[in-house]
Amino acid sequence: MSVSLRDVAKAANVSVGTVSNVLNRPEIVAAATLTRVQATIKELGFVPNGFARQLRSGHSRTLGLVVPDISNPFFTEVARGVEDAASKRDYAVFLCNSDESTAKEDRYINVLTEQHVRGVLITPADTKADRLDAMRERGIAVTLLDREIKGQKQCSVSVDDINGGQIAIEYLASLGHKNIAWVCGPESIPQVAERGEGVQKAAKASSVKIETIRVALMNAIQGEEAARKILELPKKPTAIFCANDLLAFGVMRILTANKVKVPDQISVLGYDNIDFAASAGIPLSSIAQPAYQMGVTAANLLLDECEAEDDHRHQQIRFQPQLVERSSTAAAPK
Amino acid sequence: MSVSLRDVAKAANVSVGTVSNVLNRPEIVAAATLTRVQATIKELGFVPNGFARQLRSGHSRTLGLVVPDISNPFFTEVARGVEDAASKRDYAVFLCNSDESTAKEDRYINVLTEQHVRGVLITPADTKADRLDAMRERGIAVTLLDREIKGQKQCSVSVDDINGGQIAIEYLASLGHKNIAWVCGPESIPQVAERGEGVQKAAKASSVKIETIRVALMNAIQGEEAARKILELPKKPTAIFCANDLLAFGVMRILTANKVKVPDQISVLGYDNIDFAASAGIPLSSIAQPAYQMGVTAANLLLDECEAEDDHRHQQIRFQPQLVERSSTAAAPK
DNA sequence: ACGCTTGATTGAATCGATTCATTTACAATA
DNA sequence: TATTGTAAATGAATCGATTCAATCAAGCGT
Repeated sequence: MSVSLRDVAKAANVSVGTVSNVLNRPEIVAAATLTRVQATIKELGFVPNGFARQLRSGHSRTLGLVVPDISNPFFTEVARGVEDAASKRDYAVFLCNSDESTAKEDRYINVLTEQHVRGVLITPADTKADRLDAMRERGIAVTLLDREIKGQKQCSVSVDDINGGQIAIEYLASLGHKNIAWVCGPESIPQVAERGEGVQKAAKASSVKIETIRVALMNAIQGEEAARKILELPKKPTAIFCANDLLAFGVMRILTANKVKVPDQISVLGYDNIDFAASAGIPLSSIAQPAYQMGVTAANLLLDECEAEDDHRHQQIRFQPQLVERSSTAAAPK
Repeated sequence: MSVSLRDVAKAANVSVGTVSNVLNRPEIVAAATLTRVQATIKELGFVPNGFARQLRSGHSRTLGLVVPDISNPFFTEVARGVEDAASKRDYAVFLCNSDESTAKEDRYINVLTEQHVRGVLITPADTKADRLDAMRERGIAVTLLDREIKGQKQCSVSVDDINGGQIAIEYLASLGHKNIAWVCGPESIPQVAERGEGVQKAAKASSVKIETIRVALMNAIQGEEAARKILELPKKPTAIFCANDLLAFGVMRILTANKVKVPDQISVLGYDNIDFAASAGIPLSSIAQPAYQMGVTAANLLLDECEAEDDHRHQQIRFQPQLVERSSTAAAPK
C-alpha cells in the first residue's frame, strides 16, 4: 500500500541510513547518490511517515491553537496570523474550538497531548493553570493568547484591556458625553472585567456617569436586548460603549428601528474593530486590537521557545488598543 | 520525561501486553487486574503516545478539513458541524485554510498525508482531481464539501446552487420586480457560476431583465463598489440579488448612504443567511444554506467510509437552499 | 488422576524513520 | 610502501504501542 523508506532504499540500491540522510542532511551525501535517491523518491511517490519520524525524534512539527469561539471574527483573525507565521516556519496548526467550555477544552488538550504537538497556543476558559502545567511537564510548550496568568511560567500575548476601556470613555467624554451606558458580558470573562475596570477608572477621572448593562452572551441578539433596556432607562444616556462589535451592531439596529438617530441622538462605540465594522449600515467606531499581529507574535514566541534548546526567557507581550473613529460617534447633542 | 506503557507495566507488575489490553480490550482482562492497572495509569499520569499507536495500527483518529476561507461565516458554521460530529465519534479535526490558493492547498494536503489523517473533507480550489486521487491511493478517504466532481470516486455534500439562484429570482419576480441586478464574483467559483445559471433560467421563465455586475472578491468592500456602479446605471433596477451576504451588506450601505430607501425603492437579497444577516441595520432577506447540517452530514459520511471495511457505496448528497424573508425585500415600487 | 477446555497473561516481533558507531574506499602524506 | 585522514555509506538498535502465538492456571468431566 504505502511506500516506505526501506522500499526506496532497495529500489535505489542504497541503505536505509542513506535515504534518511538524503531527507534530513542532504549536504553529507555524495552528489551522485543524492540525485539518484531523490529520483527514486519521486518515482515511487514516497511520503515519509510522520508517525515514525516523530516517534523517534520525540516531537512533531505541529502546533495546537485552542480558541474559545471560532465564529468570533477577532479569533479568526488571530488564527490567520498564527497559521501564517507557523507556515512560514514549516509548522502546521491544529485549530480547536473550545466554545468557552472547560470540558471541551480538556478533551482537546488531551488529543493534543496524544498527538504530541510541539506547542500549544491557548486562550484558557478559566484561570486554573494545572492543566497547562501538566502539558508543560510533558514537554509541550504553552503560550497564552489574549489572556495572562500571574507568574512567569509561560509566554503570553495580550491586549491592555484596561487601557482599552479607558481610551473609549476618555474619547466619549471628550465629545461631551456625560452619561454613558456600558454594555458588557459576564464579569467572569477576564477581558470584560478589565475593560470594565478601565471604564470605571476613566469615568471617575472625567466625572462621567456610567450605567452598566450586563448580558449573558456577547452577540448581536443580546445587544438588541441591551438596547431595549437602555431605551426604557429613566435617564437616557447620550452614548453607548459596547464590550464588542457584535453587541454594538445589535444595539444600533434597535436604536434605528426605534427612530433614534445614530450618532445624532446617541453615539455607539464598539470593541474589536472586526472587518465588518467598516461596512455596517452606519460604519461603527471601535477600539481596535491588532488581532492578526497578535497571532503572528504569539506563534513566533511559541516557536522560539520550542526551538531554543535551553536558554529561553519567557516574555509577556502586551499590545495597546487603538481608537478607530467612524460614523457612529459624534459630539453629544446640545 | 514521558511515562510509557512499559513504565506502567513495571509499576503494576504485569506485562506490556496486559496494559495494552486494559486500554483496548478491557473486557478480556480480569477485573482485579483491570482496576489495579487503571489505578497505576492514573497515578503515573500516563497518556498513550499517539504516534506509536498509529504507527502500528496504520491510521490515526484525526480528520483534515480544508476550507477556502475561514473568515467566511458560512465555512465557520460548516466547520462547527464537522467538529461536533467528529467529536461525537471520538475523532479530532485538523482545520486548514487554503485561502482559495492551490499552492496553500497542496501544502496542507501534504502535511495531512504525512500526519496520516484518516480522512479529509475538502472544498477544492480547482476541479482537477489528481491530488485527491493521490490521497485516496494512500488510503486516505476523501469527501467533497460544497463542491461536486463528476464521477463516483468519492462522497460529496453540496447545495443545489442552481435552484438557489432560481428561488431568488422567482421570489423577486413574484414581488413584481422586472429589472434585477445580479451582483456576483468570478465565474471561476463553481458556486457563483451555478447560482448565475439559476438566475438566468428563472429570469427567462418569468421574463425578468437581469443586469450582471461582476466583482473580484465576495466581501463587503466589493459590494460597495458594485452598488456605486448600479447607481450609475441608466435604468436603475428595483431589486439587487447578491451572490453572498457580505456583498449585500456593502450594497445596502452605499444605497442608504445615497438616500436610496431599502426596501421601499430597491430590494436587496443576499445568499448564505449568515448569523449576522438577522441583526443588520436593515435585517437582510437571504437564501439559507444549512451550513451546520452540511458539516455534520459530511463528517458522518466520511467516517462511515473510514470505518466500513469494504462495503461502502459513495453517496452524493445535495441540500436544498431555502428563502428567508426579512425586511430588505418588498414589493416593487408602483 | 488425567486429559481438555476456557480464561488470563506473557513477551517477542512488528510498524517506519532516525541515529550513531562502524566499515569501506580512496587519497594524501611521510 | 606504510600510515594517516577524510568522505561516504552502512545497518543494527531504538522510539512506544499493538498483536498474536505460546504459556500458564484453574475448573470440569470421566
